[in-house]
Amino acid sequence: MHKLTVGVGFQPAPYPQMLGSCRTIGGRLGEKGIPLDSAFKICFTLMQQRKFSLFGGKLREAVTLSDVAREAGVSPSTVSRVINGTARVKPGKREAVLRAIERLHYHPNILAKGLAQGRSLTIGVVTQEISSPYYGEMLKGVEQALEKTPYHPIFASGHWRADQEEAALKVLVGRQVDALVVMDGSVPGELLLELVKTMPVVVVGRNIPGLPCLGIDNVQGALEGTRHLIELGHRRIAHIAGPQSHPDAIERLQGYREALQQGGIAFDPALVVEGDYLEPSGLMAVESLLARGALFTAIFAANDQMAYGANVALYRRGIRVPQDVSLVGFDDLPSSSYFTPPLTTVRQPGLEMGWEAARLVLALLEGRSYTPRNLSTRLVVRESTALLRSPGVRVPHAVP
Amino acid sequence: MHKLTVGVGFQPAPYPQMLGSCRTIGGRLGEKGIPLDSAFKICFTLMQQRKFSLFGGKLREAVTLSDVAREAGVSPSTVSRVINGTARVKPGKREAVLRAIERLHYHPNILAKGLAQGRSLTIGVVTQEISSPYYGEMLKGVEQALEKTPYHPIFASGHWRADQEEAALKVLVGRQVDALVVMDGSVPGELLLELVKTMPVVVVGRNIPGLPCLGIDNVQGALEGTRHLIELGHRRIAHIAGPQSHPDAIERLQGYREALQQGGIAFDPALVVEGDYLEPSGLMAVESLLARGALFTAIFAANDQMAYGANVALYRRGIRVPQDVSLVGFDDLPSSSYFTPPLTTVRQPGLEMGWEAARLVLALLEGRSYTPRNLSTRLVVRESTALLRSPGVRVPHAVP
DNA sequence: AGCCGTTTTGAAAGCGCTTTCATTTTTGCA
DNA sequence: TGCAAAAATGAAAGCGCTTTCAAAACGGCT
Repeated sequence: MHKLTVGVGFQPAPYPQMLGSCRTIGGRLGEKGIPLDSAFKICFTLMQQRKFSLFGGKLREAVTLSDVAREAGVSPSTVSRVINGTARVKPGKREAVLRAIERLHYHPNILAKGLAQGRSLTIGVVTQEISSPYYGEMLKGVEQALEKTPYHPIFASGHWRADQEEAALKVLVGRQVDALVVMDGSVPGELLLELVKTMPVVVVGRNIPGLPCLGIDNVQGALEGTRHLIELGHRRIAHIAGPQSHPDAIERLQGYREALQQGGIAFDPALVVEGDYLEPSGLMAVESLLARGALFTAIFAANDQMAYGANVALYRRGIRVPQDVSLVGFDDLPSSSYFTPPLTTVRQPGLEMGWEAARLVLALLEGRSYTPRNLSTRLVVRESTALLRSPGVRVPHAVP
Repeated sequence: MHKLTVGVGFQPAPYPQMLGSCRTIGGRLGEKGIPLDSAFKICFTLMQQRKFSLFGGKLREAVTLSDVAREAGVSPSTVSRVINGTARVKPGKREAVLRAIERLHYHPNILAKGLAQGRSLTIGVVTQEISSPYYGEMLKGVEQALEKTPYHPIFASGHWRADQEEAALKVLVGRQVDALVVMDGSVPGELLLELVKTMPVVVVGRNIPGLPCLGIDNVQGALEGTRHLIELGHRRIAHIAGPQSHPDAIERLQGYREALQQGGIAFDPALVVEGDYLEPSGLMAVESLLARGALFTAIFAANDQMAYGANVALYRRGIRVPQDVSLVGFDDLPSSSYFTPPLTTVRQPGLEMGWEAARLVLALLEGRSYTPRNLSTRLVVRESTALLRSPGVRVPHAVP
């Protein structure tokens, strides 16, 4: 075991700009005659571990708080105090510290800070699918709310499966998040109740007794959406339901039924098809309705994505929306107002929900209390719904 | 300054379940007669700092690696070795350690690990807008690729503005990410070249000499999209361009022009309108084309979202797609196949791009080399394009 | 039994920052 | 001018983990 000096001067593929900026560094190696590429590996590993960084063209050690302290001629404690404003520091020294920070391009190591303070300044967010436009809006809300705070969100997806959701939670907790925001999902409430003993947990879109929950009234929303159709004269209204394993889907179905009841319309199970909240299932739902000869003049879908799918199915058959069949969605995704025809839908304020959830979490973290704004659904009437043309007349589409 | 004992037994708003699980703990306080709520705050703060956690109904210290070591009757080093598999450990002790971990419900503190190892096991991803369906796909790809690895992505958005993008980069670097994936954007290349001296950086959707880039051929894609229209007999093809500050938008415009040239069609600047990649701008673009009496039988939009907007504008005017005007987009967002009419578009493999970017980053982190799969665009012909009905005839829509 | 080369282990020194506690300096006032 | 109180500072002990280095245990020989 000797201390050897490794000269690095070659150029590995993806790092052409490294050429010329590496210089001879000391490394501990097991033997002489190290092949060049392993020498590079050592160099690279050191860099990665932040033992060194290439800066201004030459290799130097990463700058730490003590470096700043030395440079400014004060103790590390003082530097810490200046940075965090946790105690008064004489203006003179403060200036010196700030100048040193500037000069050395110092950036605090947030991991070290986290370790010392026992918190990570990170908030875990569990969504079902990060690429879904619905969660996209919520995440954007979270991101915005956290923007000016020292906290940063980190995401993990549950893919609408309780086990994966649980895994996502585990990952986030393992990453030492300071708090959790759980969006929808079907993970057992007990698990969350267990978690909340350790850190603040806010639930969005579900109601779990004992936890701060932020939800909309799905029953009411679905009721309004369906009522809108009834008011337009529709009586045979199909419902494309969400997966009945999800509470919100159940509630929306319930709202649909209540509206029917209020409108004096008998509930017909044959007009309800269960989907999975994704576009294809909306398409399939309409196909299956048509296939079994169901008669309807309007569709209320439990979310916009399924409404999109339904619309395609209708389009394929030459059934026009809204002239022949009216269509109502739920969510009001950003793209729904640019759908053709622009979709009438029950607006769910995704962005605001994300925002409020984040604000609430922040408040809990700081021990403040916070009453989130009321988040209610709102019917947005666009162009996918129309008065029933000839009330009482049978649906205008042929059954195959 | 006395050591006092604080009894906590009341119930602050959002934590009903805390009632009964708090018990008397020791805390250091400045004075006697502490009001109950500040007592709670202390308790809460301690919990947050993981000094304690409520577990099994009673307060206990958070379990650390040394606890496991003690429980298993070995040294911390050995526990570490068992957990990380970094060295051989006698089967007997290994078992003991594993049992102790099990028994104590031990979870390693990833922050401490990160600090000690000089890395965070975190990969920073800069997108333009987290809620955009296009980035959603890429993020999903990144998430998937990182799933079985110890790494986890963290996101920050640049909102299509160089300054915010730079801020996003700063945030991520400040969070000690081990590597960066930068998606599109317009942050100066030099900044990234500076960053790559510190950590691996992979760029998606842009080409910056000196950096590993993962991009598609925008020129070729746009060329194919436009050519498709030409092959259908269209000669007056409008283009809704992306923001010309973005390289990809420029390239797509170029592809459009090349296709025209190859088709022997003169380029008409009056048929090009610049948008901002969002739906409203697509709508505006068509409005403005119509307003100034431009004649066209087809539209090639630089992305799907603008195509959506264009489609609405056409729909409003009673101009039918594809009977009156053909429409081609770019991206192939998940929702485009459920658009009405299903959108013909140039597919950009968002998910794969995210995936490959993440794989590449992993390879760089591990010092391996990796050649990403070739990511090319592909024209997806759906139902928004059709043969020009009466070639040579003027556009079928009235100019207001 | 004694010796040597492996394997296994544990002690201890960090990683970069915070925070307590004691010490030094400054200030206000007699 | 001197003294007590207040303000400012620094030394040092962690935070929970890794990793080096040296010591201990082991196994196979002679």
